[in-house]
Amino acid sequence: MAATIKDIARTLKISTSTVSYALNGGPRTVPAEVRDRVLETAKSLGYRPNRIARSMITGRTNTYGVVPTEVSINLARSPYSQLILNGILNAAEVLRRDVLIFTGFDQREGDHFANTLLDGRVDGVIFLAPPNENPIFAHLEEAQLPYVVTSTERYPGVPTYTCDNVGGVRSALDHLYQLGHRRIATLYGKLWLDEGELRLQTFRKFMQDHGLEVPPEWMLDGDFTQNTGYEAAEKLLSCSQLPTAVFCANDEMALGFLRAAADRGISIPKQISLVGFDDSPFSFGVTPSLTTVRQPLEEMGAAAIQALEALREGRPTNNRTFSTRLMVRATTSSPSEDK
Amino acid sequence: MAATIKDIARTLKISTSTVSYALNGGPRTVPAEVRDRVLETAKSLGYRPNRIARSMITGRTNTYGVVPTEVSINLARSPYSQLILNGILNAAEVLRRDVLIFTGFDQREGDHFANTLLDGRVDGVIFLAPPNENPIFAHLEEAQLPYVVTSTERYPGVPTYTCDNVGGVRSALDHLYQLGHRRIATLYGKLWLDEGELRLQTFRKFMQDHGLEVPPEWMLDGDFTQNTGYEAAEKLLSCSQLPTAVFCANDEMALGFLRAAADRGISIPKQISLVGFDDSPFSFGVTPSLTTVRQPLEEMGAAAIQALEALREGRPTNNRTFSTRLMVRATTSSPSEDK
DNA sequence: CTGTTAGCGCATTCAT
DNA sequence: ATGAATGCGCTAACAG
Repeated sequence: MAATIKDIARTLKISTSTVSYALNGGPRTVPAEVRDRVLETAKSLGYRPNRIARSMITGRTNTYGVVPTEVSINLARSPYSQLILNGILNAAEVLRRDVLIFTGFDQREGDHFANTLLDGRVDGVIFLAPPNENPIFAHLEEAQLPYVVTSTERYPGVPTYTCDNVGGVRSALDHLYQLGHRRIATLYGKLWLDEGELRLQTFRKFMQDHGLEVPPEWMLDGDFTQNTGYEAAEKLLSCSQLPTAVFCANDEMALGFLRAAADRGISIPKQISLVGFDDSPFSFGVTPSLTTVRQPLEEMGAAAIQALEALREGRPTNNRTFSTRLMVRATTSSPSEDK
Repeated sequence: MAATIKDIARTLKISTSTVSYALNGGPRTVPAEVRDRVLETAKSLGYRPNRIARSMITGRTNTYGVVPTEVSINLARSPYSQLILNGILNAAEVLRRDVLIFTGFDQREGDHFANTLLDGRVDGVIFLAPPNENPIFAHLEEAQLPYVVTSTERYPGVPTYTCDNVGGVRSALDHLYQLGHRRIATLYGKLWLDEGELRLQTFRKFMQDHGLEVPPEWMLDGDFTQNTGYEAAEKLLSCSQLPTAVFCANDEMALGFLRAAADRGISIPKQISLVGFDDSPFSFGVTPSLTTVRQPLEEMGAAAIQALEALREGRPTNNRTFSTRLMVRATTSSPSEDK
């Protein structure tokens, strides 16, 4: 049997409230002498505070929830979620909060999942790249549980932490354009993922604005994994007319592309220039080193936690769109002369 | 104000116990007609069960804790933790459990951290690669909270889920040996991490058993990051006498090594063969594709969760040491002829 | 300054 | 078959 404050109170023949105040250092003040004796017997009795019981009263758990909606079953596999989660954890650590990862978003029906989020275990929720339509939000709204998203800014009123996708894609394409590329293909991401859609739109817009034609077989769909990058590359590389550059909506797909190119003896960047997105940890180490659009994922995760903390304390929050930065490395160069 | 079972009871003018039984479908049986009315008003009142309150009584939370002890602040950055966490999440999802990640293991003093683990929020704890001496365990033992570790089998009596590190390292070195390599260097990991130590020991043993000398400057210390891999490679590559092969204790360091080699114009595997450990997702995509020792990290994570579930139900558990598999890819070949 | 007491929301025992 | 009552461990309002 674990010791409770009642046990301490009984052994010391004082009241539980005094014990509670002594243990918590307030709000009521307790004489040092009494406090010491409380702490002492707490120790000797092996007392451990029960946060569940405390939560019942305070309504606080000091825990924030994370819902990995993107590829829910593969939260920790994608560098995106990985880095953002890392930022979340680091920021939580500073605030002395813990992080509860909710599973089963895909499996459980909306209403049911809302119940899980609202069952009292967390003080706020971060949705990682939620899908386009998200009925859960209404429930959280109604229950007044703070929540934020890392996504594009499509939910008015919901604090959003995202990167400047439009600027990021443009910087990549500008870079290619200035190198002289005119025949540019793209490997975009799932359309139902906001960020993927936005990147694709921006690509389209850029090409249009610059009067560049993109044959349909140069627009390849993927799901943000190495595998689809590889497959898309194979498809693309068997086209009669090859592009001189390819923009990938993330680094994983770019990595798959690199592998496929190597397997086919296509030289990167000599024959085809390649740009990724994210600046995943491996993108520097890869050979040739990957040119990519860096988004500050760890900062974004940290900002999300800090926003929840602010909401909890009634402070205002603002959406933030983090700047991206083009990391020019070795997979891009001017197109070779042969037409 | 969120609705409670009391509210439902009051509206229906029945008792809270009936409501509770109706909502939970037992153990007491409730007439279908009553049950339907309860469910109906529950819905219309927007009732949501409070798991915190339930936990107070049942002592169960349906949540398992994870303590990322290895590089606590970088849980999600290392492919090791990343994949194992992914396995944990997937298995938890199947069991309809959620996962609480505890932060601050490094910061909080042992006793304090034990309190965090034992504050009632989790039904069991997984320690990821805990450091050599871990006083926390005694606390959990005393409080009878189930826990398991992913590490080497150094804690007698603690269910352990690890890979066959010895066999894995041997398979890598055997491979190199059979290719004809005799001058082999190693980039090992932090000595205070069990698995790193074990891999280093195995390397030493292997070299000794085969009568191979390893100059001290061929034994390089790293911390499992790309960076130290890069640095170690630079150090190694400026030695007067170069090895013909290098065994890295993980893929991250091997990736750093690859980058450094490329920067110095050292050809892999022509001049130096390279083997990693883990079979991280990027190791296939990298060029040249990395030869590495695969450990089934996702399975290991899943096994850890399943063990907790077993302990919770009083079923017995066993340690498991998962087999590794050498993934021979493109960074290894016979040493070139020039001596 | 300190003790007594009332809940938090729920599952469960006891009583009817 | 169901209602009333108890208590999980704790905080905080209330009362001296």
